[in-house]
Formats: sequence, structure tokens, C-alpha cells
Amino acid sequence: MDKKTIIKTLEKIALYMELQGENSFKVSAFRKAAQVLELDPRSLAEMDNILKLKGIGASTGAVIEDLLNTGVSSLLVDLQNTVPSGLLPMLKIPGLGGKKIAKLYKELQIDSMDALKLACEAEKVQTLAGFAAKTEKKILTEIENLQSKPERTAVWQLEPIVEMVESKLATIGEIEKYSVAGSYRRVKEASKDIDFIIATKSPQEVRELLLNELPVLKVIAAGDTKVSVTLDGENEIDVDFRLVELHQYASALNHFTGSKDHNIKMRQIAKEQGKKISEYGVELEDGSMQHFHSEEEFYAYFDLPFIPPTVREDGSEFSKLDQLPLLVTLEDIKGDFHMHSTWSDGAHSIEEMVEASRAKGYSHIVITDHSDYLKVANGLSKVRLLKQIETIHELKNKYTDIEIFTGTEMDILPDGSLDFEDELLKQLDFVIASIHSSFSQPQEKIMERLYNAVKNPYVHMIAHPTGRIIEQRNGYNPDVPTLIEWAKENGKVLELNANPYRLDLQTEYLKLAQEKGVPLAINTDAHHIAQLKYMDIGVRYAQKAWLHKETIVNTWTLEKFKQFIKK
DNA sequence: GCCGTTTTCGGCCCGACTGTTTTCAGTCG
Repeated sequence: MDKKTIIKTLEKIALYMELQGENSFKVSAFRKAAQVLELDPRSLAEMDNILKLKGIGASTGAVIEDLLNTGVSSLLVDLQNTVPSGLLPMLKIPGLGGKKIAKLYKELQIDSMDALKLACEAEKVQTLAGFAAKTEKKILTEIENLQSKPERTAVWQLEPIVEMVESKLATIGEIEKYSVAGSYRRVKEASKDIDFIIATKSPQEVRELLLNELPVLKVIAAGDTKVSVTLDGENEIDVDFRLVELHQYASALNHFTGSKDHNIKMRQIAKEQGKKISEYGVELEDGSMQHFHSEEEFYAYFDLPFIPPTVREDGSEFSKLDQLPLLVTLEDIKGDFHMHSTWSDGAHSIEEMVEASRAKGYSHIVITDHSDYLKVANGLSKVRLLKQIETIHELKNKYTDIEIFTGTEMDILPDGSLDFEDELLKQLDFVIASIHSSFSQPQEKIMERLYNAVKNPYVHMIAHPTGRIIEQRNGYNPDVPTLIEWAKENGKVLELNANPYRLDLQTEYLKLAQEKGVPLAINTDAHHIAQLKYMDIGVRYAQKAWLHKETIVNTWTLEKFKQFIKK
């Protein structure tokens, strides 16, 4: 028996109970028990007294004992025998929760999505108390939507929509302040919707402007403080706007940034002090409201340091507050070591890339165009690379405030060989190796390719180590823990590729790499000067993995970086 | 279902919106 199975079982029991229309506190007691186990860093073997944990009582404890003794939970088995599994997917229909689904099952014997659809079409659902024609119609529409709309949308698909909405909000005079919130602000890889907080004195006017000037496909809700719409575009996406007064803004931003678990912890902390947190402020014992100018002020009010949105997750952040000052921030970044120019498939000349990097205040960068093998990207031949080295050496003289290093993003070929000879690599300051081909090879072969790159003395870094595209492509499935071991043994850097398509390595591996003492680089892989901005999301994604400044190569001084690449 | 040196009963994070009601339950975040 492992911890994961216990957690999964408790969560499943909660789900089935919800579908029975059980008391919601009872349901959440099982969820809480699962969370207690999840948040405990110890493995099952290390936990000698699992039944004594706070949040685990007689019933949840019995489930755990059952699992430990017999390998199955008789409670879950009973529930699965009573509650048809076809009810589970119905929870995904917006507007339907446990209570309503239980009612549909009890009174109309609806036990699946298909049965529900038929019952709605036959207008049977509207005969139930609490349901009416409008609800019935809505259920049908939502079932249709479920089939056409993906559950979550990737961060790279959300980014242009956030920019579009922000540029619109900026033009509305009645808006005093605004910010994106929700999981997008926490840099989740994918989100169900986008949240915005708006401070305004004229909520009605702003509501009308939002509804009229945004590409609204559907209005989900439009109240005085909340506007919820589906926006039209390449990807249909739900967007929530919360309209508050300026003095409520910091509290609203904090509340709607979440996460839910983070908020619950904060409310518990407040409660212990006899205070009550809501999205409008903090209510004191005498009933008066405390307001804040910023989230920093809000946390300080509870004697907490500012907790960045990126780490507001499962509540475990509250036990790691001492690490917050160590986390990497954008201000720590001194350079970007993976970018392309017109020499391969970039949109700008080397000089333009240098100028844009200077504007960012960087002290050093590396130009890393593609290598010969990648013909589709106009990869550089040996001759062209030598010429580029010469060009960069000439350009170096022009600048005293930024160091330009020569480099390459060299392909690791399908047969495992490297695209350039050592003799050529030797002449470069910084060598990146990466895989762009034959993703479907068996893991053994992929690892052989990576091993060849890692053991080469002239290679400094492996870029986008898994090759994934968020929510779209899994990559080439390397054995990352082994790669991390190899990087450690051979003194290589692994990349956190900051392009929102990639965010590769992902957080679980970034954590592991830092634990093992492997240096990590955050690079934009920019093919356009506009993409240099991805350093920001890269750094914030790194925070999600609790990466420290000193782990990140980009925070090292020019001198330290020079020392490192010399070897 | 779980918890508790104010409590072993009565809370549980809190509030908005919708749809179905005629004062509120259910859902959602």
C-alpha cells in the first residue's frame, strides 16, 4: 500500500458521497483527510502514527486501516456498488453539483450523461422541483459545450487573450486599477478561465463597457460586482471580472488570486485572531473593516512576509516562509543565454538582439543560433558558424556595457551523434545541445542521445530537456531523474526554457535538480525581440519550484559566468 | 466527518449569482 493510493481512495470516497448529495462538511472531511496526507512530506513508512494526524478521525482512519490491512476500502466498494459510475462525469456540467445529480438519479433514474441528455430532450427534467425549463435547456447547452470545449486552456493560449483584455481595460477611463488574478497570475500551466480584478467607482458603466467592447460570445453572469463571460476567438475562453472599490482592491486581488487552499489557510490564521477575511477586507472583532493598499500590507497585517502569487498553492508554502527571501526574482537576472538571430530562424539581427538585451539591463548574453542539421530553421553550417563567430567578435568592440558571447544551439542527431565536431565547439564560448527530431524513439535511445551530449566536454547546457509543449505534446519522454544525475556528474546546466509553450523542465524536475545541486538556466529561446519578455514568466515559473537565486546561472555575475564556461 | 484549555455540540472560509422561488437552495470560485 502506498500513500498515493490512500489519498486517491479518500478523494474518490468524497466524490461518491458528493454524488449521493451527502452533507458537504462530511464530504470535505474526507477531502481534508486526503490533503493532510498529501501535505505531509513523510512517506508512508516514515509515518508511524498516521491515525493520530489532525484531520483524520474515526471514519477516515478506518478507511486507511482497511486499505493497509486488505488493500481495498470496503466503504469505497460499497459506494461504487450504490452510486453508478456514470454520474461522475456529470459533475463537469456547470450548474450541476452533487445535490442536483443525486436528485436526478433518485427521481428520474438518470445514471449517465446520455440518459440526462435524453431526459432533457423529453422535457422530463423540468418536472422536478428545483428544476424548470430554463435549467433543462441550460443542461443541454452545457452538455454540447463539454464535447466541444477543452477543460483547461494552456498558458500560451491564454497569454494573448490576457494581453487583449488588458489593453482594452487600459482604455476605460472609469477603471482606476486592474490586474489579472486567478491561476494565470499564479503561473499555472493551464487554467479553466481567466480572472480580472477591477477597481472602479462606476461598476454599472464598466460592466456595460465590458459587455459591449469585448468579443463576448456568451454572458454567463452579470451582476453588480461580478461579470462572467465567454470570449470568442481562436480559443473560446471564460473570463471573470470582479468589480470592487479602490479600497477593497488589494483584498479582492488576493482573494481571487487564490489558490483556494491558500485562502483557506489565511482565513484560518485570521480566525484564530478573531478576524474574518473576505474579498472586501478584514472584518475585526468589533465589526469594523480593515482595508489595505497592497497585498504586501495585507500579509504584513497578519505578521507574514509577502507571499508571491506563484507559491500560493496547497498551503505547504506557510511552512516554507523562511525560504521566500532566497527565491529568484526578475531583478536578479543578469543575462539570457539562449536566443536566435536572422542567421538561423530568428526575426532580428544579432545587433538588434544585443540592443534589446541592453535595454533589459543585462550584463551578458549568448547568441545561440541553430546548427546545420536543422534545415527548416536555417541551421548554420560550420563555415557560417565560423563567420558568425568573427562577426560577433567584431561587434563586441562596439559595446562596453554588455558582453556578447558566441554560442550555438546544436542538434543532437537521431543516431546520437552531435552536429558539430569538438574542434569547432572548442571555439565557442557557450554550447547548448538539444533534441529537435525523432521524438518517438524508445526511451533508451533518447537517453543514449542525451548521454552523448552530457559527456561531451564542450557542451555546457541541455536545452528544453523534455521537448514538451504544454497541453499539446508530451515531448520525447526522457528519464529526467537520470538526466539530472548525469548533469550533476558532468557539471552541466539544465534549462528552464521560459517560452510559455514549453516551460521545460517542469516544476517537479526543477525541484529535484535543485536538490541534487544541478545549476539551472532560465532562458527565453527568443526568436524575436518581443520574446525576451518571457524571462518574466520563466522566473515566476521557477518560483513555483522554489528555485533559489544561487541555483540559477543567469543570476551569477559576469565574472562567475566566465569562470564557469571556461572549463 | 472532524474538532475543541472559552466548546463533546455546533460550528466548519466566505460571499455572489442564478433560477426557482415568494425567502432560499445550489453551485461556484
